[in-house]
Amino acid sequence: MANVSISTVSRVLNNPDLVAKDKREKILEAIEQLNYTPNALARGLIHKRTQTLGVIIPDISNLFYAEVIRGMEDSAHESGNNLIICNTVNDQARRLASVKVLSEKQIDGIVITSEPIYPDSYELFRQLNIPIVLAATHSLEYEIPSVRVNDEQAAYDATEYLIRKGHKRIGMISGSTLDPISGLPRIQGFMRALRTHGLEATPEIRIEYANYHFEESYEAMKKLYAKFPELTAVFASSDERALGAISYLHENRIQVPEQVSVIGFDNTRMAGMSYPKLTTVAQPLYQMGFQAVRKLDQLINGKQLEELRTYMSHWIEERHSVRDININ
Amino acid sequence: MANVSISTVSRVLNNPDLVAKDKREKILEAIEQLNYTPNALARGLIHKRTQTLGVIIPDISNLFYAEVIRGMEDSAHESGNNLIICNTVNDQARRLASVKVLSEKQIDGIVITSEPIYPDSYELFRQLNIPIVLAATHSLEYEIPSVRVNDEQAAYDATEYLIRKGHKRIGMISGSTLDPISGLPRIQGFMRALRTHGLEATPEIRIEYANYHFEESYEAMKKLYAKFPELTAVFASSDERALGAISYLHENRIQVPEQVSVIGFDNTRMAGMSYPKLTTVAQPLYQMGFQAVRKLDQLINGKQLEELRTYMSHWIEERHSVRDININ
DNA sequence: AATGGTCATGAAAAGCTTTTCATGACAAAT
DNA sequence: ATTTGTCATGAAAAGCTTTTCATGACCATT
Repeated sequence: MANVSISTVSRVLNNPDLVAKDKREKILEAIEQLNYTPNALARGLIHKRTQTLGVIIPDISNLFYAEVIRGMEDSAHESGNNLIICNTVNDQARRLASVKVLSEKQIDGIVITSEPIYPDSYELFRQLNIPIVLAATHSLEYEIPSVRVNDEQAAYDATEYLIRKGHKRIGMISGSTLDPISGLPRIQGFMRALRTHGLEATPEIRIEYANYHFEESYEAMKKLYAKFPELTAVFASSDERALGAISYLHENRIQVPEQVSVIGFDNTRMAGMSYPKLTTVAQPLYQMGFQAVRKLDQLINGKQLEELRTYMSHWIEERHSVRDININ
Repeated sequence: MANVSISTVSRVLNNPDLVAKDKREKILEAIEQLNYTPNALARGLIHKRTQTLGVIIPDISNLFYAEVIRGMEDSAHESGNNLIICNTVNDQARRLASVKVLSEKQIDGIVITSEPIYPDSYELFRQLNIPIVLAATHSLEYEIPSVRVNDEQAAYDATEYLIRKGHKRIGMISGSTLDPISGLPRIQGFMRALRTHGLEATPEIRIEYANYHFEESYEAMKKLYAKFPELTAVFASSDERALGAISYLHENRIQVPEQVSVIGFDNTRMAGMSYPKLTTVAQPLYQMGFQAVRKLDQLINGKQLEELRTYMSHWIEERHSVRDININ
């Protein structure tokens, strides 16, 4: 339509100053008229780059991940990428299948959240030769970049916070010791804080539920309270667990925080909406997502990473669910 | 490596029975050995199909959308598709840009959530000639398939529910009348229920906040209570609004539901975690997402849609935030 | 024995772009 | 006037598949 070759059109799109002004304008006009848009598949085929990243996530409907993804999405937008999100329902087979599909679609890299990296996963990454970054998880065995919080220390800090508020009989609703990512480290941090401050850590003070859902956490609090009724504070290893615990306490007319204090973990948006508002260990969820994608982008572009394993700082977000026993 | 032509390899992958058994096995072995995976870009280029769908969403970190996306993701998985998710932060320019990028990436279709369809959007869809489905929104002007709930009726039902529980002085925390999707219809339903049951609807009984966030809703409740202190029940037009309202009431020692009842809207997972647990108008969020993607898939595959505009049924999820005044 | 048909396979085009290389025009410099 | 260099442009290959068409081998039928 503009009486030029395909090459020239391509140049107008990628290097406009290489083509004479009159032709350029004619071409631009034709593009407008014909409603032409370049085909990213063909481009990807040549450049071996699709400007698309994959995200493997266990459960998008979980507020925790929702906020992490938000950060990822913003970061991706900033670096001109799109995100394909694969919900894997905590199923290793589905996870591997997703990685394979993403790789076939020639995405430029993948960020994997929350899961420990098993040898079969690593083997697959190696085979596919695809850049990987871990968010809210890490791997000590393999050299994979990661962005997360120091869970052991965070749990330590949460427990110490309760101790500083005068609590001596502290219970914990924890994840599974078999979960090396957000289960075990938090338990270890809890134990260490107790030990450091000369408090006894008998088996009665902790209840373990792999499932972090509200209803199970309600049950967990019930059982914990039954076997450890003298407790004055509870460290729940996620906000949802804390809310389940609070729900049980409310229903049994146990005042929070007057009678029992509760501290959570994560600082999802829910934490600010409960009654009483939840004091919790805050993770920079948005930032973790943001940084993970940024790191992936650097990795893809062959830039030197500042650090392989990034540990972002956590803090205690003080609200109204913990009472200072020293004061009154 | 297997001493065969490219065509034969292709056949093994797509039509295995067209190739002789011995060669087939040799090829399969070579594929294994070489770690070969087909390139979806090249495939997409030929078939004009990428098995990838786009999702335009205003805010992924919002629990409402998180659950809708979960349904979309499951549905996509079922039909062999992946989802590219674009967070648009409620910015029309960014929205249009996202649609353009998705189209360049040759995705097979897009589902758009929650936004009204403006003429410029529609014009773009037409130009790009791309299948579109609307989720949690619809368009009366244009012939675009949609999946949503009847908001006017749902609001009517919520209000009538309160009336049946004996409430006569009912306030509302609403969205903006300028929002034709989830703002105005809910207000209209509220008004209609009042009218139908012979209750007066003065301007004092409603407070309007375009922003649905918790903090603003706290403020909204404060103002509503100030100008309408006789109210015995509040219809909050989202769960987050309801939680903000409850927070204000709690802090001012107004018992929920003993003194003031609150009903929400959406039935996000938060609703079951608050204290008291929130009675709310439930939307089938997961199902809406699921059906929207299913509909898009049908549209793409040229199947006849059962209906252009699907209205899914809502219901009242009874929990503990509404008191029946008739009883005591 | 000759013809027709089936079947497995390979060659090549097409899908859409980018990029390299070649070409020819023109200006400038000797 | 001739050479050198610059610049705009086009042709063609490459990226990786799928699919159509052609080919040749082999079997079966008359």
